[in-house]
Amino acid sequence: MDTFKTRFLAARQAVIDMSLRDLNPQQRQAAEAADGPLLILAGAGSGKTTVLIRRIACLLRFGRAADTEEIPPEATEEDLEFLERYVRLGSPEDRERAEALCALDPAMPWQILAITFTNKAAGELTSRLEKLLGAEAGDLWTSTFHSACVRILRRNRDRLGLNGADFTIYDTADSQSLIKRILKDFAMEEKSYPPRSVLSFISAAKNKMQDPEDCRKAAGIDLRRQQLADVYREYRRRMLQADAMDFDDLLLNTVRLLENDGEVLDYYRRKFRYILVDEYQDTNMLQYRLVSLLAGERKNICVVGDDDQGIYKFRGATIQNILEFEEDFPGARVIKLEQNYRSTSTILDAANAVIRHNQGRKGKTLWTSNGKGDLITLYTAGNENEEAQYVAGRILASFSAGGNWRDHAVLYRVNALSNRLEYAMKRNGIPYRIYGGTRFYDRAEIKDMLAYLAVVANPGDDLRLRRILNNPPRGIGDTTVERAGQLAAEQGSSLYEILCHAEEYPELRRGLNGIRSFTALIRDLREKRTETLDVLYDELLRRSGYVAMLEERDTQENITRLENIQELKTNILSFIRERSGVGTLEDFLDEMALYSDTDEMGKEGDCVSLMTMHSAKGLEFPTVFVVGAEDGLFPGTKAIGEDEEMEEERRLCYVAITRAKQKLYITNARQRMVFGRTQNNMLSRFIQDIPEEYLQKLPMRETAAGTGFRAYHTGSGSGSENSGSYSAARRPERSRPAPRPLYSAPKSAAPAYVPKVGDRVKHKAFGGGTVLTVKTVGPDRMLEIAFDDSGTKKLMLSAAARFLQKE
DNA sequence: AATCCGGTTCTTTTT
DNA sequence: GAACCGGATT
Repeated sequence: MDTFKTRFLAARQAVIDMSLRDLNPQQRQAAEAADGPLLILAGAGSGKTTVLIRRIACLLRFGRAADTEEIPPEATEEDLEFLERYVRLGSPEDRERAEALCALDPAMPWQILAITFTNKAAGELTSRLEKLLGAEAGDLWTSTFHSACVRILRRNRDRLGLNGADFTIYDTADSQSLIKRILKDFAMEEKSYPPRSVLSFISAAKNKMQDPEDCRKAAGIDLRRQQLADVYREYRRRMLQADAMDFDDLLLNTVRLLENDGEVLDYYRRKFRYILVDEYQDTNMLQYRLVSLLAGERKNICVVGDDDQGIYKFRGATIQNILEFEEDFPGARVIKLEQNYRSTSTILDAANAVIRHNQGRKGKTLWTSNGKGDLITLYTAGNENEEAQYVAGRILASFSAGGNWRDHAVLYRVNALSNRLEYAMKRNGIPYRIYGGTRFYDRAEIKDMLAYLAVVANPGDDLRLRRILNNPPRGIGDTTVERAGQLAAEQGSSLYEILCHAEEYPELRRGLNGIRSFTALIRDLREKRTETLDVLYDELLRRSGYVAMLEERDTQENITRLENIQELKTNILSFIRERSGVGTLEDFLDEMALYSDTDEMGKEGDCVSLMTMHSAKGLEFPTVFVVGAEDGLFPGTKAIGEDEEMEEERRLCYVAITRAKQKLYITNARQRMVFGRTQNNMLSRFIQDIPEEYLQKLPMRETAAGTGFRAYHTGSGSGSENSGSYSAARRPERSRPAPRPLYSAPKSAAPAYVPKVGDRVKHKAFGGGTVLTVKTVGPDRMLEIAFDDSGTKKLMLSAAARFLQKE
């Protein structure tokens, strides 16, 4: 081989290595691989996002260079010398030119499509890419599946056969109310056809790319399935009529568009030279089809995922996609990232021990060079109150030892468990935030405002129009609306069109005045579409009479509603700012439909996080509490006995455990009230799979029988468990626990000396110091003390009292 | 049109 | 145990 080439290859490899030197060998391999299908099996905490980012950077900087023996044909001796000098000296100012000399077919930013599942993940990817690449990052397509589809569909809206100019997105609540309408019109009982399950039937059908007709055929003589197919057909008919798409339609219609329109397919295949998909284990069939369509013959598709973390089967995700990737894309390279940078080895070993029992998995074993760390604490409480109080106590203790609130997360299987925990947090003055409650735009008044805006954008949207037609009341009664609905159905036109010609129909006479003022309102607002969005919104608030209606009575409820409406204005303003004034009404509505405010996670200051295990995916915390670890709850009753369900639950357990960086607590309760019934559950079988050597079980021994309450004093020996002062007071007066949920700090623990701000104090361990702040936290006080020699520390008074005296 | 009552339901939910 | 929905009642 000619020496020039050999030298060039060596120098180039060295340059690339220099740019990736902070990655481990597997990560580096994944970042360097360029063309062809690539599966990255990334265990929890293995630096998956980092790899994605570095891979993109690598494609942009080096193109195929890291992955081939080819050298750029135009390379000269002079270039080579430059490279070799750079390798020798590593002068940072030469870096850019050196990297450019190495590049072979570098990708352009707009040729890269990176798909994530959540807006949060997409946002994180974008911001980290911006940091690394600067302005170049702006031309990358980093988006969720759904927003990528919206983008494709909008660009090709004239090929979709719409009635109007554009389409509207229905969220799940919209879809559900449409289903309810249809059930009503079909005189079907909601009891025998729960809207939710009808919807998931339709969703499943779409996932298999089945038409209503296909479903009808597949139903055979099954009457129920025939009926479901009929509802599906009507659902689709009304969606088409209103130019509306639900979340599944966004994917489905994009797939259809690409399949049926060679020109469009060709365009995107050419455009996206490289495709990256994150969280591939959570993709469904439609998403798989979409991705393979786009990948085309080139098959430059890189998917990242962890088969052990697939927890969304119930929404149509199939881990088959990741398990069968190598068959779907023959010749695929597979790289496993098994080094974990997040957790202690104890936590990882426990997680491995749990997930090992699953059959359908690729098989990975996480390891770490982090130390063993603390044992996992398994605390068995008598009941759910005790459990919650234990968690609160541990959080207080950790906080007083200098931790932040935000370093703690409490994870549960079902939202129903959050109540007790919330009370415990409140009682102890712990700042907390519960994720996954009602979303901002799920509130009625927000939905109303958005419905107005949606109708302004698209008057053919019957569903939204019905929502606002008589809201605020305009004297348009149900019967009038029903009659108008019938007329619309007969004439195959939209409700709005009927209303616009209401005077032609005698049966609408009763509501004529109201209808006129409504259609006039919409007409006027539609004229304002050319103004900026905030002007339109102000006009809406003024003209609709909605605000006036709320201002009539200033109840607390109305006041919050007005605030929320104002808050939406803030959203609009920041939307306009983001889009530098060019955001359209349609864009805004898209964003509202596609963005949930769980995307705001973690932006809320210093708080303990309470959330379901599902929402915790992708997050990490120094200290994690997994509560309710009981058979019947986790795994839930419905899953026990079902193999596939059990595997999914076990994956969920794996996800939960691997959220913890340093300290993991697992709790269960011997007795627990669930849905108004008292249950006696056994410790979760998943937890029983964790070898004893990793666990510290509390309480270590039973306290005197018959007191009803047990404190979790651990006595001597385990110095880290000194939270007794937060535990339930021992009350010997009754032999049975009476209904008394409240815990109070034992009186005997009330310290004689309560420091005040500015006091000089002396601490046995930390020496002299000055009290900076004193804050009441539940039954206790949190002190912040600036020690003369040991820095500023936060201490809980009850814990510190015996070491502390006034100087 | 508003309010009350009573029966029902209760995994998980990135979009 | 609580929240939510639909129907009935005024």
